[in-house]
Amino acid sequence: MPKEKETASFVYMLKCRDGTLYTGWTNHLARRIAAHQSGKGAKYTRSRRPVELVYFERLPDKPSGLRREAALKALNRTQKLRLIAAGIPCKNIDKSGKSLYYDKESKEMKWSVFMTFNEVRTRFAPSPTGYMHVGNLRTALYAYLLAKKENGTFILRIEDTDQERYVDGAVDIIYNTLRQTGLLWDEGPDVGGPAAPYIQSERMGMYKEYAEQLVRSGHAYYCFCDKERLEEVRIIQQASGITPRYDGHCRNLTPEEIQKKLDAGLPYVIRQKMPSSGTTSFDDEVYGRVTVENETLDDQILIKTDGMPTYNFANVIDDHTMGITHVVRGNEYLSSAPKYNLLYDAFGWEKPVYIHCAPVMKDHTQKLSKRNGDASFQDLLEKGYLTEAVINYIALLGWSPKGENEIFTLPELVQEFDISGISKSPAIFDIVKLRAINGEYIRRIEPEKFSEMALPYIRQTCKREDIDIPLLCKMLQPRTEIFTDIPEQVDFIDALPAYSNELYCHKKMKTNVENSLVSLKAALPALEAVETWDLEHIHEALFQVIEQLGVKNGVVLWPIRVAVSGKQFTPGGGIDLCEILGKEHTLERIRKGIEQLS
RNA sequence: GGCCCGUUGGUCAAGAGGUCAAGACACCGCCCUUUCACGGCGGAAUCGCGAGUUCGAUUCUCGCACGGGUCACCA
Repeated sequence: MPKEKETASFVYMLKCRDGTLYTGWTNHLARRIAAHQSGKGAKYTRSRRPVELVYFERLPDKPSGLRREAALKALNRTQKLRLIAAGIPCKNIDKSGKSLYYDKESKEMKWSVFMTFNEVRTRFAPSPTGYMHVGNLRTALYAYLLAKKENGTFILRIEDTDQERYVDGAVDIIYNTLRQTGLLWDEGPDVGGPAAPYIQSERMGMYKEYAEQLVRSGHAYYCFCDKERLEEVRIIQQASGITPRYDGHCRNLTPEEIQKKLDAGLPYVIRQKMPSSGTTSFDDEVYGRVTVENETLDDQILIKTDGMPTYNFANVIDDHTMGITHVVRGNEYLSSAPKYNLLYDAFGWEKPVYIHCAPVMKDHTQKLSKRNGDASFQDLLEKGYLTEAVINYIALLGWSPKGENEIFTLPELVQEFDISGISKSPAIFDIVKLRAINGEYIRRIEPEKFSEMALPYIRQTCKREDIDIPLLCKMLQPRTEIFTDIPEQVDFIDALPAYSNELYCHKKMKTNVENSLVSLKAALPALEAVETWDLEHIHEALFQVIEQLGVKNGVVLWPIRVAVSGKQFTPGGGIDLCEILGKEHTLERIRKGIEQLS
């Protein structure tokens, strides 16, 4: 077969004089090697003149467009470890194990994503649907933490092949959310990287060749069944209570039949050929060993009639070509993971480590979702939650730290994170706990910073300019769980709300309408006499009143709080409120209280 | 329906054959405080059900129940 000679190809690795390694691919091995050995290869400087052929392998298939795979094969982990162990310094391999290769198209050296020694590469691969929901963000977070914990690489890939679901501006939401939360990606559509492009729609050309490689190796086949036939088959199966799946009609077509149909221009898909017996198992980091019967696996479509890959196929190819070592995703993929693994095996690729996460739930039976109108990350921020608090909380949803502390900043999470802490069962999103954590974060903010952040919320209901904002904030800070609580807390400052005399009656303070009136009447002149209106002097004046009347503190101070604020719960005690309001307003409100009680 | 997965208090959860079954939020009580909050102290859970293995099971096995996922030329 003369044709085969032309298409046969080889990968090789050469050790150069200076100890560096050069990896290449060729279909004219003899010629290339001769060039290398004579040192006349144009690409080589003298010091890099190859001195030894370290590795070479003949590939069964034409690797056109598969340069990276060919090279990957040459540079598999074992091989590289062996070389590194032998102390060969590799100029074209960086510390993390990525190597330089010559890209024929751009005619320049590029960094590959060759399997690395121990680098962890994770990815977050969202669809731009315009909504970053909490479960998604958690997946991104876990992928990020896992990579960063191991000093690895976190990659962002946009899976935008579903034109129907595409939403304008959705990619920006993804960028913004990740940036805002600090989940910064090392490789991605905007920053580029060795496995570019990182937008799935821009990678469309590469999938079909991979599928055809599988056809040649017997792991996939052409299927010419049209949708009508498939529909009929499905109906019959359903009617007879059989699990609907492809019936294998085209599975065993002869090469002649296939060629004939191809020549006739019949539309076709490429399906994965599943083993008909046996089982497939894999070890999930969260769920442990998962085993499925191969006969329950459908011969899924890899390449659609339009030549485009299905998600399932594109995903495997992308993950592999991007060198992903750890796949973090929702457990809805748990049952399709064996199919993915069969693909990895068919290609002879190293399988990634899987981390399947249970979903984040709204309640016991429903997932958190856009459809249910549940809060997205953006919604939570609008409701006044801090991004750090949200990140902290969602990290805790389905993951538990080793120690007893639960409050972690992102860098601390990186330290603390461990796959073994991820739980198998779904977690219900608890807004009450988020509030509590948010409060915790608010209390930790520097007072100046808190004032700055709280001011817009204060101003929603409190417009008075003569208010001592730092003082008010000092009272507000320990009482604020989320910023949106603030407007209601301070709305009494501008205008005294109408209140009922019931408020004066406090069991524990032993106050009632009668003694409140007495207290206010006694307090009024005392306060009028205060020259310097600050906490100390007001305190002094009021405690003199208390002494004169011979009552407990609360009997005087509680009525003052009520008169001055008209509220049951306030951001401070009576004296604090007087100070905040200022002398004039305080006296006016106390007079009003006396009037109302009389 | 087939297959896969899950099930510890109201919620998140630790626990990996022998524990008084951690901790956090929420809840209740007390202390502190002029209220609320903050802070401090304390209270309440026999681990879905039924068998089995074992001297002993929340932990292992098997059934059952309940819940979820998945079975597309969607991603």
